[in-house]
Amino acid sequence: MQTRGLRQTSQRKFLVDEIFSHHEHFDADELMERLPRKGEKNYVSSATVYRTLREFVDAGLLKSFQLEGRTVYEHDYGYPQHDHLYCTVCRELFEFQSEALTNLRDEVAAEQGFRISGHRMIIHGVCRECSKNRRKKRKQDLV
Amino acid sequence: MQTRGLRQTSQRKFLVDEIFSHHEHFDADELMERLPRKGEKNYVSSATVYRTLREFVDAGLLKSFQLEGRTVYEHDYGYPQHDHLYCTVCRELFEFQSEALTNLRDEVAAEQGFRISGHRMIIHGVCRECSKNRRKKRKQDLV
DNA sequence: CTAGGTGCAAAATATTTGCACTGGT
DNA sequence: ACCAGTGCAAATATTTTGCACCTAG
Repeated sequence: MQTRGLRQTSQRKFLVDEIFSHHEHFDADELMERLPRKGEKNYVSSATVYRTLREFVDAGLLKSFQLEGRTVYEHDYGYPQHDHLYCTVCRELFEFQSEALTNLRDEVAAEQGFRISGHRMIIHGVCRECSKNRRKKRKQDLV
Repeated sequence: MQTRGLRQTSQRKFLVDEIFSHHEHFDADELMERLPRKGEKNYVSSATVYRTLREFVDAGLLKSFQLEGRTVYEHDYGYPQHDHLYCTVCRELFEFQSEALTNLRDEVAAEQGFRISGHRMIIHGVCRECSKNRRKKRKQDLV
């Protein structure tokens, strides 16, 4: 898999396991909260977490994008192209697939003579649940 | 215009003039480079620049989004909805309009019961010019 | 007059980096 | 043994905030 010049260290093995045992979107901070603390077994420093996330993106295991200042990661390896709906109330990301969107993108790019490397589409709004229940708390505020 | 509870200070007048005399995308840093330095006439502190940009977004004069870590601003007031192509070589943003994209967005959102507040679509790639001329330098690198 | 606005400096956030040490191969 | 990888702490980069002073209305 990463016979790409990369060494198979215990930290990387642990991080791969941790990252691919869940399928949600996450940022560096959320990931580190799930990991062992300093002094505990399998502790990984934040520098290594950041370095590793970046490597995984380069290696095609993860994709990343910016959302409200943070860098958000999601699985990429063996996972189909998709885009996102972002609920500004519960701050959850929902996925959708649309071939029409990709076609439209290709058309636009062709018109402008653009050589596409990718795209990022995020629809902002309020999800069904949060529309129903205005009292629903934000993820963050629950903590 | 901003009889919205906001005071008409000299700083704000100056910033409005400066911001709306150009039509390019910009970030806080690029804007401040164009402004008078400390000690000069019309100097505006960076705290005020950040505060003002945020107000202008709230007031509907500007729109903002994240790109490569920075917050990028563009004119919004009286300017039509559009999306962007981003050239990863010269780092320039190009605009395009597509009603089809908006329709597609509305369909997707309707399916998922989403109440839309907006969207952001950015196509990444290499623009025509940069494809032609690989030696073309990045904006940044020229400085 | 007085609440909102500004400048300054310090703080907060998120991420990167230099460096000495460690561990994979 | 050698060099990539790691932890630590310090550095960066960007944006926000506390506070004393200023000023538009």
